[in-house]
Amino acid sequence: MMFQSLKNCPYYLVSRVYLAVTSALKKGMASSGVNNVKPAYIGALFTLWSEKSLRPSELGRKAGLEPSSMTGLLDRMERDNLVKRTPDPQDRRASRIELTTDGLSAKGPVREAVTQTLDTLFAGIPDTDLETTKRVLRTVLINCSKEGMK
Amino acid sequence: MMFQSLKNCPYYLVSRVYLAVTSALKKGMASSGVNNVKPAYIGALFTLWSEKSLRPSELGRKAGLEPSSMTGLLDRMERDNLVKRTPDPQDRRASRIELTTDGLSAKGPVREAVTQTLDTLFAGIPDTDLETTKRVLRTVLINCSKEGMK
DNA sequence: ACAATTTAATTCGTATACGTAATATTCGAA
DNA sequence: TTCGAATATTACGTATACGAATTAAATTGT
Repeated sequence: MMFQSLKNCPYYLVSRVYLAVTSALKKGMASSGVNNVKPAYIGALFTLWSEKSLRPSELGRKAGLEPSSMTGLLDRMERDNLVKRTPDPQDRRASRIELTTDGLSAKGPVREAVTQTLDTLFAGIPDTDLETTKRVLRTVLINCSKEGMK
Repeated sequence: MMFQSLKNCPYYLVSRVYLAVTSALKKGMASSGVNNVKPAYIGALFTLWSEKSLRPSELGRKAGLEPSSMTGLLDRMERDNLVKRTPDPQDRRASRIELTTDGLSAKGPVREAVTQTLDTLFAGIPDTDLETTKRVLRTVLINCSKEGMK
């Protein structure tokens, strides 16, 4: 893979898009009055809105984070009154993550703010191009998870 | 923008790809014997290999980082013997960033390792799809930089 | 039953990036 | 020329994520 300028390097582009979209989501949430949800919570929240009561490691697997990353994330989400840890009665090593009332009621506003922000940022991009992009990114993820790359 | 699963959310995909490729680059460099270059240095190094002696803020603009992010990055790159800060004789507020001997000689091995890693991770993706993806990502960056989004 | 292994979660140290505020210097207008 | 605005960089606090090591509990092989 050859590229002359950084703007032509897919890694550079992905990095910048990640940071820029994260920043836009933060502002989008704030201007929708959602003040206790940070961009990093989105994956965990979306997962918990469809599946109640997961373990930290399961939640991490679904949201794409390592177990050791979940500890701090869940600490912050608990501090922000979105989830609570409950001891798992079946397994005293484990805990269950459950939405609080605030975490549940955030569903509407957060989906709204995320949808609106992404609609704005992806405006003017043909559907087929967006589908191609998502397919490419999924392929890269699969390649990353192959032996020797993990 | 609607999506049922996280795997269909472009922000989720971009986040995961960024983290997974970063991790792969770290390993790719290590296995090429490049031990003092971290993935976050790549943008700055590529820039300095084509333009000598930039100010921290200029380097940040070209590499896509805020000035306040440059301080720590340059601290680490100096610690790792890749660059050095020189006081700017024209402006005592400013400094010039220059490659060290190590920073210069890293060019070959780093370009090699990055190229090889990205080739592996983007294997099997048609050129036209990759071009579409890069175009989409550039469009998103432009949308992010518009008024109200910054 | 129980020692060895595996598993769940956390702790710790580090890297990465940002925004806001502080500091130092330069520049421009009066 | 001197004072106030603009600029370059850094300092500081916070968020985010990882890997390696640790702790505690469950599981497995014998």
